[in-house]
Amino acid sequence: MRPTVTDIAREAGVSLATVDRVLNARPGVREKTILAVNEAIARLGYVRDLTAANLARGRSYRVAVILPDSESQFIQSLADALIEAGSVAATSRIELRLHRFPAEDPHQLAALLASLPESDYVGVALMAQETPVLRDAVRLLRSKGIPVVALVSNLPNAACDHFVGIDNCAAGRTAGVLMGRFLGGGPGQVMVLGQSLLARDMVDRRRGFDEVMLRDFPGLDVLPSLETHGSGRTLRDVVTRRLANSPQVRGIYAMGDGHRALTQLIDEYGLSGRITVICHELTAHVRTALEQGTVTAVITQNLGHLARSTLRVLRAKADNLPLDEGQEQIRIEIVLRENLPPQSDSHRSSAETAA
Amino acid sequence: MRPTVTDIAREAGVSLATVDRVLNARPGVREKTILAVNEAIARLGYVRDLTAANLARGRSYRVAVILPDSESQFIQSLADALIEAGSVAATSRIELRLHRFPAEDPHQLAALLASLPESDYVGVALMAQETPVLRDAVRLLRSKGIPVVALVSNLPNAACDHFVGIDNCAAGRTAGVLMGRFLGGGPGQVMVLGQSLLARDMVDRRRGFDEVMLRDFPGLDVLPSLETHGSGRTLRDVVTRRLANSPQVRGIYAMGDGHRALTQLIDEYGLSGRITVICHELTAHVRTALEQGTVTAVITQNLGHLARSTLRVLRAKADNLPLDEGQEQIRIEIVLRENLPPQSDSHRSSAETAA
DNA sequence: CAGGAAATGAGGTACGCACCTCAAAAATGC
DNA sequence: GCATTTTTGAGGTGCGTACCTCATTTCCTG
Repeated sequence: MRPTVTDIAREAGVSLATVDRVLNARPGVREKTILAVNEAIARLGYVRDLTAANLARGRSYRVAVILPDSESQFIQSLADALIEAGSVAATSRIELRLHRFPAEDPHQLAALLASLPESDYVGVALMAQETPVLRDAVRLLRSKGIPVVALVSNLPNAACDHFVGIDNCAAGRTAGVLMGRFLGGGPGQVMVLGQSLLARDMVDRRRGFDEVMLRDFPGLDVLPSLETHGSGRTLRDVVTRRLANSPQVRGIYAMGDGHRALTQLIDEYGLSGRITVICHELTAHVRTALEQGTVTAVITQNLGHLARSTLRVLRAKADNLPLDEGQEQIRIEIVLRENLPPQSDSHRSSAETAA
Repeated sequence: MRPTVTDIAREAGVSLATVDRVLNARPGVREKTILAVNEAIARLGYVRDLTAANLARGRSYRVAVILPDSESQFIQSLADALIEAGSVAATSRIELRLHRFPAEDPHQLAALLASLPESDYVGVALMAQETPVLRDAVRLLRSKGIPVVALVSNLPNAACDHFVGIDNCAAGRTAGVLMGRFLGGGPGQVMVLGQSLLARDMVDRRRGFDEVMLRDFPGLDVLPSLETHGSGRTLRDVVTRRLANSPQVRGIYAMGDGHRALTQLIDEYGLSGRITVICHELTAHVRTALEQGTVTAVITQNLGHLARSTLRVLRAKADNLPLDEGQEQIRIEIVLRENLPPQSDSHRSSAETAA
């Protein structure tokens, strides 16, 4: 049997109330007594039963997670992962509320943030592009004492409490090494696609990609980024034109999502398997493309981890506890056809923290 | 506030005792009443507070994890991860006991298994080579109703309840694609190293590796496996000899651990960075080699996941609950210098306990 | 050594649930 | 309708901890 507070009291020769005072850092205990209790704790190897403690505390953590209102597979999967993580975390008194906002409307987002009843929430997680309006809204929230963490996309200037996501620069570098090595260092041209050259994530990925390409694979010619604006038709147009003009294209680095139009185009041109395609985020569609050989490699992040980390971080921030930075680091995963994880039929990628 | 059993009782118009009977599937409740209670549960969206339930039950899951008594970094890290996961899981009344056995003595292992007090343990996780003696010991344990899961190394013929680890064949295939693509498909020779050609893991990895190399990269000449028997000196000898005889070696696939001798040798020969080296398991030493460019890529598994999955699976088996197979799948991770996760200085088991 | 402050003890309640007992009510068989 | 069985209710106890109150003891200071 694990020792309990009662055992400590007996072992230390003090009363339960004193043990409680020491354990919960309540005032009114002599230094000497504190020491005696701590020694007893150490001797018995006592570890506080957190479940009982939280039960007694009756504390609950209501957390808001705010995602853009996009139908993209990535966002959907992320939402699923969050809901799943939330339902698991419910056993640890965490309650997750998912909100959406129109992807292109920073003002509505700001309004949403402002409308959150401050007393109800112990923290907010937010996936959004950084804008001045958003920065102010975040500042306001934080001034009310509500921690804010950035999700997937960092908000470097909004002074968030934490960023949950991958280092996009490193992700770009990873894509670069893979592209460079898969193409044997050259010669050839590499096409780069991104939704918008303004989005921070795209910029970071591009920077990382270029860094590696320039340094390690000078034989490869990396073409200027093409903007797709998240539209399949635009993508079609710009890629078709580029392919016509640049016959040496042997690799494509797709920095954003919206890969459906891309893979379709590649298939039409009969380039599947003959061109090295590296993209981000292992959505259902990308998974298929990977299996069929249209996509060569995917740089991705585990959405289950992302979701759980978000909740852990918010909880820690709410309790003003330190984070284990190492643990909260989201890994940059590389997925090839050969290490494709089996399809998890439920989107229940989570439940991991439950154990 | 989350609804409680009392709320259900009120909502369903029955007493607390009846709700309890329904919730815990105790007999003596009319079908009609059960339905009414379940409807109330659905209406209120009640979810059992598992922590309170477990607290009240006073149930605890004592689990034995048995590892070979090796000082290898991999085993050490695995042990650390298990201890860490165990300390976290302590909050869900899981108690982990770590045992070691002399790596080369299956009889001692069997004796250890036989000596486990059957009433104290709800499950056993085991990392070991499969031998007839072990098979019998496992059978005995399972006949006593104690679930046994294989850890890292599968025990296909011992009829375990589960295997926690990666598909080594797929891992070999992954190594194969990377090697093939990194070498541009040839020409050249590839050296393959393994501790022992008898070990099941090595066989599987080799099979997967060969499968891909033969199919996709016929231009590369994969040499017969060299056995190191886990000894640095043996490795040194065989690799030196092979390098002398095969000047075309452009890649090395190290299927097992014991990479210290290998990287040292590569450095001595001035081959660091000029030869593609792929190995398994991201230990501290491999991490350094990766950073320095001596090792090109590492196929690894996340030991944290492995450890948590082990506990989850054992717990589920003990309660006779179904597993979420998708979740318990351990991913085959690819690590390059560019996506090397930051060093987690966390052997600080306490950090996560709080989370 | 008195007086006040600080430290400690004893005891209670609550958290949400599991599990138990015994009596009362309802349904069932004849 | 009666006896019998089944179902239900009421109530209690305990899990390990938090947090509270109030009395009592110990300590320190002048």
